[in-house]
Amino acid sequence: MKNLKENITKQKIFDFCIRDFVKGGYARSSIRNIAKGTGVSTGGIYYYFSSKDKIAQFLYDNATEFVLNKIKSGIKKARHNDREALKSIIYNLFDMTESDPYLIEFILYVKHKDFLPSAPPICSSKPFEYIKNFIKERIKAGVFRDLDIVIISSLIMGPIIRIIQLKMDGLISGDIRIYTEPLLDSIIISIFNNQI
Amino acid sequence: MKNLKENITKQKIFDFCIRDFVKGGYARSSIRNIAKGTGVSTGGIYYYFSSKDKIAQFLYDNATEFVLNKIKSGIKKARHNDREALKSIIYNLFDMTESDPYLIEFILYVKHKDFLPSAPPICSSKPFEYIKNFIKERIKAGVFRDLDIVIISSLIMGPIIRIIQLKMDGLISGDIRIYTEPLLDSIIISIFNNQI
DNA sequence: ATCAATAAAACGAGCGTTCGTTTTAAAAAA
DNA sequence: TTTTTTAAAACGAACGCTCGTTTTATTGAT
Repeated sequence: MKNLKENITKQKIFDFCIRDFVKGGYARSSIRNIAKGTGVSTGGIYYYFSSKDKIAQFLYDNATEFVLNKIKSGIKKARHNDREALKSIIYNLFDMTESDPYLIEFILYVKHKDFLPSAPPICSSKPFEYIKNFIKERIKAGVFRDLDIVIISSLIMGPIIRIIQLKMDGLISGDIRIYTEPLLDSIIISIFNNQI
Repeated sequence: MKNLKENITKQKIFDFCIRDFVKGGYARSSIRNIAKGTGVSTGGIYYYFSSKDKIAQFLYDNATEFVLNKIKSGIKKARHNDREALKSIIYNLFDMTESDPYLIEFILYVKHKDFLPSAPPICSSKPFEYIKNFIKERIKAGVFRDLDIVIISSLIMGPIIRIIQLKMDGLISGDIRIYTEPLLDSIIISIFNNQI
């Protein structure tokens, strides 16, 4: 029964920490508070994670993996329909923001530098790298306008991230998924070679 | 001599802290390190600021004020030329990012929650509020397309902030001011009613 | 002599982490 | 089946250290 129990406790720590790190930042989060919040003792936490940094690394790895899979499968499901692929990127990010805001906030705003000083920045973490490569391909294929990759990717990801940010800061109260279509239309106007 | 000396010391603290807060975050920055970095003793720092939080508030107020003035004067100088007004917003933000990266990073990324728990989020701080109002006016005047303010403002500010973010995370090595014109052109395509 | 300014020393609280111990529960032996 | 053994899992007090802050002492200009 080893694995089951381990997973339950690890999951408890995961769930609590991702909220705690987002709420007050990594530095302000303390093992004692994590212990209190999870019902696991300080010693128990160290039984599963060798250090506080390791907890954050575990969170970071799992969170990026989860988001990457969502994005990947969305693009694959759109199979060669560029509009649908783009739509899936927007919708999935908005959807995850609504259903799992702490996960997205952790990826977007918790400074990975705090616990992974030598790793690449979060905005070039796996999901974002994947999207960037998707965009590069579409430029090569002549679907997107042949502008600097920096421009194109910022025109696409910038507004998406901005809306997520506004939602997280409480400046949007409603469900941001309703912005999927109008945002998609506007982005397409600025980046597609031939409107579809 | 009180005022002069006070200004010099306050300025020293300002210059160092804005870098220190950005580099490691507010929580990781310590009074002792600020003292060492500025050459002012811990007691000296407390002579000018009653608490660590007050330092951050001072930084926050001065930084937002500085950025607001830049944005304001840029828009005013464009006098009724909407393209130029938009260009000034983009250029000024890119320009400040290049010449004073810590200032911009402080406004964009240092969580104000850390030291101003009850204040509005930074993304609705004075400069951003000002820009938002500018956009609202342009929509009312029929210059910008009549879309939801959330969509329009995200189409404008999103890509700008995204490029700044990429620069700060080291994913763009060159001068981002060169993106001003091409970004402006692309944004205009998506938001203007009548191309100009 | 007065007082702004600096410097240094000290305080208590809270931090990440360690460690000796206890609990739990499955495996082995009777 | 009952008892003994074993090892994983969890506990929580304690350690050494750094933190923000305060106090105390000293300097230098007016």
